[in-house]
Amino acid sequence: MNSRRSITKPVRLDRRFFRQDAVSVARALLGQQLVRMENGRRLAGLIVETEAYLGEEDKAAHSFGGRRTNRTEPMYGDGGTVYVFLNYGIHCLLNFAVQKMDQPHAVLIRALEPTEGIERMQQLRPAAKRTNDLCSGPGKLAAALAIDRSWNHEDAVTSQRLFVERLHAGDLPDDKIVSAARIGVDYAAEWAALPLRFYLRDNPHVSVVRAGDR
DNA sequence: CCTCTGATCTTCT
DNA sequence: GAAGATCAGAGGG
Repeated sequence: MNSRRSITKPVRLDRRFFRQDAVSVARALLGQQLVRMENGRRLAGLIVETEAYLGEEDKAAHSFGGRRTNRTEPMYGDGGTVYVFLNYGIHCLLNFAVQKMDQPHAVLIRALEPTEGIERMQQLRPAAKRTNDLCSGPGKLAAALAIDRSWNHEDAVTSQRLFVERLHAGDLPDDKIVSAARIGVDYAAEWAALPLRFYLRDNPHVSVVRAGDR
């Protein structure tokens, strides 16, 4: 009957995808489309920058040392669980828990290239003067998509309001992905230097590009 | 383009 | 009482 399902209706990323390790998910999310439904309208953007947070061992992760509190509980959810936290008392940051239940690994979404609902995003982010500034940072994209802490525990695998559409299978070619140190985690000593941040090379929506990034 | 700084509040010491 | 997975505006080059 409808043999063109993959064309008319993009496939969303499923449980199997989000149960992979954080580095695999962080890399494979690049170039996929994050969709937020707001009153029946699509707000969407291509994911162009991510960071991996590696569970209880990772000094830069909120779950470090097995800290399982009301705040970090969503990190312990099954792969695909949404984790939003308030940073610097001002900004909300969007993550997806990865791996299985009780394994608090996560991927932070750090930047989007806006694709749909751009006018509405500009309304939500009056400070952004150009489209390139709309979602070029984790706090910015959460504001542009109207995502706050009330989104905690949303399941991106089943949610009708927040999910990721698969625009391509597998990772993009290696030469299109830059691996770099994570941003703002210098306090975490040796973990700060590891290349756990990934972004699309030469994409103008990426939050920060530092000399030496490969 | 870059560097510096204030804002604002939850969490943990 | 301090620090933090950040942002925007001001000022200088």
